[in-house]
Amino acid sequence: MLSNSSKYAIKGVLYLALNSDEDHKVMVRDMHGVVHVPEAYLAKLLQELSRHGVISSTRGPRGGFFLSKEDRKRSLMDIVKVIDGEKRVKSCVLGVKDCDTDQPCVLHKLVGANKSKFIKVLENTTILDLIEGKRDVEEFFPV
Amino acid sequence: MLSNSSKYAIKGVLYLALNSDEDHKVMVRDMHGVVHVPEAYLAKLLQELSRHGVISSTRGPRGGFFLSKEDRKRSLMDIVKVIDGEKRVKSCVLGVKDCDTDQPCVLHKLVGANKSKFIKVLENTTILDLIEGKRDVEEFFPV
DNA sequence: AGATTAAAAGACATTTTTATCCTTTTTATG
DNA sequence: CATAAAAAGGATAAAAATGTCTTTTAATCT
Repeated sequence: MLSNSSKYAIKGVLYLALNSDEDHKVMVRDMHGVVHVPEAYLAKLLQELSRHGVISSTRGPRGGFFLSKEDRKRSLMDIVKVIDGEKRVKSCVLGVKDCDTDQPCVLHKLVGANKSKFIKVLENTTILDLIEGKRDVEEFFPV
Repeated sequence: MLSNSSKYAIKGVLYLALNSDEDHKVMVRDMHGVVHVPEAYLAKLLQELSRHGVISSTRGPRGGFFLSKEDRKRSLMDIVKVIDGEKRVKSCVLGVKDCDTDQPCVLHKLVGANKSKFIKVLENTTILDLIEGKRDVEEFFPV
């Protein structure tokens, strides 16, 4: 659903949101400890975000990463899109391939469509619940 | 959130739910095409599930995998537990480490607690929304 | 201008996940 | 009892994700 890289990136941006602006840039060296992400790896992720215009940065002395006013209007999805790609996040919880919100598989209705009561569904739905009233294999495996 | 392996396993079990019982066992050879999982890999996963008593199997001629009446009462979580381990599934969407349902981080309230309106939250929540009213870094990074 | 600082970029290493192959064990059946 | 069918198990391979290191480029300060 979300790669660690995306989680790292979100944490990083969150840190920047709290600790930076145009006049107070932040070096990776100073933030990686707080967000618990390996320094070089965090640097890479932030560079990628910067390259895609999701966050801002300048090089050289007094340089670093920061969020502009505009940057702060970005959604978390904007971050995730850059790191994981949209497809990965939106993909069906079960569909390894072509199932998504537009073309949902049968399980989608249960766990996918509202991809978020997911844990509860996993715990409370038995195999029996799943298949009741259904005998057609094709219904479950559209792809 | 869910590994492909778990998705594969769920699909496999689903297939068994639809196509097997004590008297009609199913060989991996006959099911892997339908569920779109590599034969040898699916075999491994089903073996693992069988070893943990989540599904049933017998060897030899006319053998194969199947679901007993009891097996059908299992939850999807039972499957996922075996393949991914409980920790992985329950882990916080953002917490790479110790954040979970019991000790939620701040983002948890937003995306984690109801880990399922997640996509919508991602799309609709801006950085600004996230930090409004908060200036304390520690609040965001408990671990 | 020159030295220094910090991100950008890209090559390389490690680990985890996914996938395959091959041998062994079990078991039904003729 | 021999044979063949099928899962079980182990070793290995490939791919993807994660992580590190080194060099290059740009900004700043003296």
